Amino acid sequence: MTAAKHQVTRTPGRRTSGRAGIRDVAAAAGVSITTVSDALNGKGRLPEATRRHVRTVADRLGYRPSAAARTLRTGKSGLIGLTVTTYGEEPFTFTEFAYFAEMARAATSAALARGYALVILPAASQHRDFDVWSNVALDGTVVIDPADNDPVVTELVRQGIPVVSDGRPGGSLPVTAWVDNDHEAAVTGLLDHLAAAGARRIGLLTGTSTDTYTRLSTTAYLNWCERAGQSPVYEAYPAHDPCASAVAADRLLARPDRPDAVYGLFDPNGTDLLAAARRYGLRVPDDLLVVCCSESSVYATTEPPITTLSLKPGRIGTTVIQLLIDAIEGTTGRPQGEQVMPTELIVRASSHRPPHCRPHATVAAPRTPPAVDQ
Amino acid sequence: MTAAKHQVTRTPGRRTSGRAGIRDVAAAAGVSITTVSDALNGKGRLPEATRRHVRTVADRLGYRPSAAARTLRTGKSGLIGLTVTTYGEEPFTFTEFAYFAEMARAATSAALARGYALVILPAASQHRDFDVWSNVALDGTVVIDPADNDPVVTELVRQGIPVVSDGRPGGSLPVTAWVDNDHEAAVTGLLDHLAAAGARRIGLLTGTSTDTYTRLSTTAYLNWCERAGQSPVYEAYPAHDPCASAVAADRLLARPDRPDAVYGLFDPNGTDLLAAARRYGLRVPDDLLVVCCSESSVYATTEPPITTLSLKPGRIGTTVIQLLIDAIEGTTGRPQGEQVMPTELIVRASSHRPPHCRPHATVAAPRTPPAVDQ
DNA sequence: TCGCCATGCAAAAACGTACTGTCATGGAAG
DNA sequence: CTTCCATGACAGTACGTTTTTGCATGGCGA
Repeated sequence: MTAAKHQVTRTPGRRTSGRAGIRDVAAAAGVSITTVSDALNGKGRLPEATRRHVRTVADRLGYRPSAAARTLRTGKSGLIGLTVTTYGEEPFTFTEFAYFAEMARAATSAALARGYALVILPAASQHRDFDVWSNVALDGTVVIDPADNDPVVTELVRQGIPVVSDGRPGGSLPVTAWVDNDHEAAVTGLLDHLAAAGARRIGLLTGTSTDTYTRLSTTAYLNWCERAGQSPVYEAYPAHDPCASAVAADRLLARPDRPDAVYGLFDPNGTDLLAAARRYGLRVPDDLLVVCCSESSVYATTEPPITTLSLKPGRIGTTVIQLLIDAIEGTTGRPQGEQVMPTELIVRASSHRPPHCRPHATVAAPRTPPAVDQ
Repeated sequence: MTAAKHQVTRTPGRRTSGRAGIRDVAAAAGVSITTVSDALNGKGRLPEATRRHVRTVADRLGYRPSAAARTLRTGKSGLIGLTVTTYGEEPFTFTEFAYFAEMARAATSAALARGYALVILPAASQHRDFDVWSNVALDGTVVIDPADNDPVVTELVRQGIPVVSDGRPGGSLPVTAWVDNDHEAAVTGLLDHLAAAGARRIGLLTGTSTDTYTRLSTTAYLNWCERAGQSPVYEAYPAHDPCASAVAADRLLARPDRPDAVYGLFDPNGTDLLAAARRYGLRVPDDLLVVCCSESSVYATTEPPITTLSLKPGRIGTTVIQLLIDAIEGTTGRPQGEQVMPTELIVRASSHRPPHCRPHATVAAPRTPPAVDQ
């Protein structure tokens, strides 16, 4: 068996393995490897006849270029990482669920349109996670709501891999670019809307975690209260706990200084506030105005329909990807590093104190399609 | 400049490029490349001292193995494709949204736990799509609800790449394995439940498309009707159109042979049926029983809460990944090719004709956490 | 002294592609 | 007849690993 190794040096090992390689195509077409490569990639100077011939032969052999080899050679993999925060064993939290899903959908779409694919990767919590990170060659990465000093981000940037974050990075995290909503403006506008609808004391359902979204929104609320001369009234709860929302909503409405309007920062707050209001015999919107931040279309058909603040995750996803791919391909000289996106307040019956008519009389508005982004 | 190419044959081109390679580590540690590889991968026979030394040097140089090179050499990329159906420009349809999100979440989690990452890829509709498929090296692929003769699946199987589908494959699609719910049993059980609750004429909201889920569920309904001696009464609508659900719900309740119970096959049917019932002055559950197939937790807090059929997408995602990775790693001799998973009927007030008490009196059940799968 | 095994390490062969630089050819221009 | 250039094709090498094969070395029993 040791004797067999002295094959001819060229035409190595005649690998009988499954797939056809570029060599096989070259042999079958009677041309060189270079010619095959050029013909298939539209490079080099070849007469159209040769191109066609090579392509025909390649098709006949069912030739598929090896992505691994191409990546090794060119240094580009066509893969973009998408980091999701993990809570314990599970990727992403329940409150961000709809937001994340929509954002990922748009990002996937935008990436595919430019020839890239998305790889879902965990924010490094365990040590295991680093393994999987270094087992995949990435051209760039999208990080959703990065922790203040995410080790993965630091490492990636050190390696020269572009990183774009969804959410303003805290600390001095050196991301290539970031995209975020104008949370202050959103909350301020929303509270103004409630005040204009007659709210005298606006409450807040917020989270106990310290991510950028929660922090910015809460301080915007506090600032607004100060300007408006209203004493803040809010309940904070662990947003990643799916059961806690209902309890917090209940607590808020049970307070002696019960608010006459509530803004909930997280998706389930709307239905939970509605349920809590029913338990306390409060009519919405007559006794209590309700608004929550959500991407879910169910709030269009609840009884009553609930006003929501949409962060437009679709637009964010698209923008993040564009920024990232621009950075990867280096087309534009240093793409704009920061991008602030507007939000949208979808006003429905729950934040609209009707002049005289009973809420039951209002016909539910026809369902609007869930805004195919842009 | 042509003279420069005659470098020493060994110690090639002394690439000054960014990252440190295994060669650099070997040089810095004063050992051979082989030794570095063995030390880092825990193979070979090396004294612990050498191992530590190499690891230290590698760390100091910030060495990261090249995923591309490793993949090229070993033939394993650690990547699993996840195919989503695209409608026009957008990946996945709205009706499957929650299902898909939950299934993808669980799949991601399960894959990561075994050291794999998921790559989101489009079902090939355009020709562009093929490009991105062949630009990424996959160890296996998960296909959600594959079309009867998906060209991508055929091609992958031809290349010897394992493919596991979520949803029984139609036609003679040669998948490695598949996982699906027992849709017949689910629908039958659900209809029995409604009948037991007093329903005399059960209606169905179904889709116009011909995917496996819609087809199996609808025929199960028709069969049940035949057995029960009830004439079927249903409305079909294009399920991927987010506006059509409300219209179809309206049509169904406007029929002369109006049903006294309705099962909706798709997620938004619940709220839309509720809204339609309000428009017609029908009380739920007194005048109309409502059940829909949904993964959304909002139905726990609607007024009234709606009974849902959960397909347990989390479990499905986990199972699909396990099957796929088993096939990839070939540990078990031919893993079981077909797996039928149970569904779960979450009974709430909407399908429960109360004996005497008014629905308003029923206290909403405490919110159950959205079943952290398994 | 010889043979043998275990140990520690290294050389070199792939893996499949993309390029860079080079050569051969033949016709046109001088 | 020579010179030159455009054209068409290719040889060879690098990309950064993993893995197989195999060489030394030294200890040990016979």
